[in-house]
Amino acid sequence: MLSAGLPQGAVPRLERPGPLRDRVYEALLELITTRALQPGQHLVESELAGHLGVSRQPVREALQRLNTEGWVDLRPAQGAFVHEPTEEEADQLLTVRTLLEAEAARLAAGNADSAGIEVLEAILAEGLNAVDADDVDTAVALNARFHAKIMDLAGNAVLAELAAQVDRRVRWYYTPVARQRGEQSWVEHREMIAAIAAHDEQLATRLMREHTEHTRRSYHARSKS
Amino acid sequence: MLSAGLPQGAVPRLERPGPLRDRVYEALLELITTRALQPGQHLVESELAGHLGVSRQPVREALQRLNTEGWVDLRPAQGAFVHEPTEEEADQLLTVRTLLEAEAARLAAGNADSAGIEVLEAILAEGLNAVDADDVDTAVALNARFHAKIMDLAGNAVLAELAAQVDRRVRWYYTPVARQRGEQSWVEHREMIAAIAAHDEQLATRLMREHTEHTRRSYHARSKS
DNA sequence: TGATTGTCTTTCGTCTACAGTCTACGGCGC
DNA sequence: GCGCCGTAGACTGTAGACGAAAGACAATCA
Repeated sequence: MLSAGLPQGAVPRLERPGPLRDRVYEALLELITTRALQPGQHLVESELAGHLGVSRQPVREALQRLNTEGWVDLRPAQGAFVHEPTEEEADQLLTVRTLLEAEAARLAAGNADSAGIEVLEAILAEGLNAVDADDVDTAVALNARFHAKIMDLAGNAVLAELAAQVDRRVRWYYTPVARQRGEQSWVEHREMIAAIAAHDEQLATRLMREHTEHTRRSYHARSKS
Repeated sequence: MLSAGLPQGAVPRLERPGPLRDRVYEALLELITTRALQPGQHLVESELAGHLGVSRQPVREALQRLNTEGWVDLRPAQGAFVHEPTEEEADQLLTVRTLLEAEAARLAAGNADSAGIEVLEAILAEGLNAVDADDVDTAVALNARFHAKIMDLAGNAVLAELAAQVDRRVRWYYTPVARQRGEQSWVEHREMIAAIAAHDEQLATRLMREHTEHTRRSYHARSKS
């Protein structure tokens, strides 16, 4: 028996580079979300290819994918341009996010077991620590993990995939704004955990809806300044 | 002035072939949804390319897009395989569809003007005719148009795009089943128009939820036979 | 002076070719 | 006879090259 002769996870599955297109995709997504590539900017394939040290082909495939996910606009015979978010679109995205997250909360309240609750509480504790320490980046990351875990508990893969897409784009628009709404957010998270633990679907839905609506309002409040 | 010297719509904007990848995409989607390519089947790039009379490149890009939209699974270094739908996934898709459509109905009830209502009623009339004439294909197409119009009236482009994706996949799973649930569906549509015309958001939401839940149940009832 | 047209550059869209990897099959040893 | 290894085939992943369309700019003519 092979497994007996090896320590548990000693075989790291031989880190293979993986398809280039995926790495290019991730690299570009990183560049876009960090605003290194600004909205409206023209992305020249050969430039990107040269810059990343690959040929144009993987770049094209990555751009294709970014296009279908709404990150770039692919104008025929003209090239790729970083998508320019509008106020209206941001609002629509936040609306859809509210919808998806609220449903996830409802399903999670129906499905969650004690193990899941414990994970949520662990994230909550870390989140509160991060806020206390003014570690904004960690707090933001933990916020994402919190919502992702609720998605996980909801047990609907299709819903999770849609929400993940929407969420990343929301965060793109929203990140410059989110840095302020720290502590209040985690207080709301705490209530939500209680509702889920109590299997109170209605309450969990309502709390999540209010929670995401808060972020929506704070987005609008900010954008007017 | 140029426009004066030419009849109104005499310039058909020179129907350009459009990017090959898009046409390949549509061709493949057609082949998949019509079951000409069966779930699980291995799609060989060079074969498809030869069959469609293009090179591998556009085929690859089309497969990329189909992959991100969930139609094919792209296994690294192995190729593309038509996605195999599972019972669980179909159920999740139908759940999400219910969610999205219900929200659309709510928004439509808030936004709809008399022009929109008229369009809905026109589609309804055509739909009832098609059902009377046992023209199932037309009825199915009109059903799609009905839901699309409600999406349109909802005025949320993000929601519409997500729903369109989900809807096509739902229809893929569901089409073999849907051929029976003809008349009842249009009766429900009629009630929904009334609710939207009355700007009754709650009722419209509830009706749409029940409506899509009906199709979900009929899917399950069928799948057990 | 203004519009129009011709040319030129840039960039995309597509094709062909080559290298890497996975799968299947046949031979070899036990 | 059974299992392992090596080899061959097929397919994907990537690179490089060519043709074509779109936009910019300057020259020409009314």
